[in-house]
Amino acid sequence: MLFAEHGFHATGIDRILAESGIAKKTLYNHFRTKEALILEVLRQHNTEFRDYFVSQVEACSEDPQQRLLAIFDVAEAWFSLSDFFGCLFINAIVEHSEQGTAIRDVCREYKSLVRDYIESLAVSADVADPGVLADELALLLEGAIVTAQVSVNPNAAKTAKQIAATLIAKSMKPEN
Amino acid sequence: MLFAEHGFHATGIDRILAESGIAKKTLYNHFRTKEALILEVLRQHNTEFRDYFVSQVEACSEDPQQRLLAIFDVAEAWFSLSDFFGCLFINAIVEHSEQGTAIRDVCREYKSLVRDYIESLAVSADVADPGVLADELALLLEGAIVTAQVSVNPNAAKTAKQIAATLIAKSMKPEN
DNA sequence: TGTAGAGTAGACAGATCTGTATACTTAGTC
DNA sequence: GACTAAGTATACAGATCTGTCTACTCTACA
Repeated sequence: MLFAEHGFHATGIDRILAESGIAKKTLYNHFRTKEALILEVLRQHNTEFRDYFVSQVEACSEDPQQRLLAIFDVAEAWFSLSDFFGCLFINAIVEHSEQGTAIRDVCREYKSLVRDYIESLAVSADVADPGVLADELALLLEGAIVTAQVSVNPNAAKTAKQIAATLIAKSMKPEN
Repeated sequence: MLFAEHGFHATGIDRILAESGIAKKTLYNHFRTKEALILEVLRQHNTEFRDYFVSQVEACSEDPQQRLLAIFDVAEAWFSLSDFFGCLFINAIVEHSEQGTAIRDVCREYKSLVRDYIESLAVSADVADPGVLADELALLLEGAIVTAQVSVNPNAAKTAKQIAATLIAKSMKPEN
């Protein structure tokens, strides 16, 4: 994806047209502006990437606790892709810092849905405080993504997984 | 800073000139290209921001272990600034994804020096494995920065600090 | 077969961006 | 006081960007 690889501002309409083989008129028939196109790309990516990520996690294990850890295995595989350029939503936020725009809203919605998914796993795993653990693991995931992006090293996922294991163990309800 | 607030590509030379009151000729006498200017800004920020951050941390406590935690208090204060736009180096990496550029090198150097500072604190705190703890806390810090940037909520620092406390306690050398 | 709808190809307008060149001004030094 | 170095102001070249417009083509269907 051009926006992921080169950034939003650095990717011109003409390049998108050349790469996709679509005529300019056609593109502007579907999207009023470049920003509308970006917004639609993010909306699509919001559902598609979460679907992909969740299905990968679920494929790893049936056990909710194991699934919480599997998040970081899936992340490691993602970081190892040759076309890994960080999280598209983080990148979009970085390039669109103005508050209250539709683009930022989509990004925040995505992050919120990811956190909620983690919380749902935490609930299934019957941990003491699923909300807190979800905040913690979501933050770990962000940290792993950025660390992998900056250092070009998928090992960040392993570090995050190790921390996650500690936090999960700590948050298991004490046996009665 | 214009680059932090609006991004690197979105900030034109003319705007920099208008804001700084400097003539275009003068700027291009000092910097061959816009990219050279960006590079110098990042180099300056590399030392200045670390100096600021470290001095804030050291001011919090004399105790190395407390200083490890203070990192996240300082981060929280940083996130709360009205002109907080995330980490300039993360933002620069996002906008300059091409490998092997000087800009990326400065960003990676900064991140590496931050990690090394954390490791030096960990060594002073006499933890079992300072290198591992440094990787962990550095990752937590990245996660907190990005979470605060996306959600516009400084609470991410508190979450990270809580995790850090757990990790530090866990990594203290067992008493003989 | 003829027509409508949607696509392609690409010229074009107008703005904006980087970087250069020209002409003038200011400050410091011999 | 004259010369030099460096700054200001600004016009300009040339590229590039978004978005519009025109003219042509293809395809589906009545």
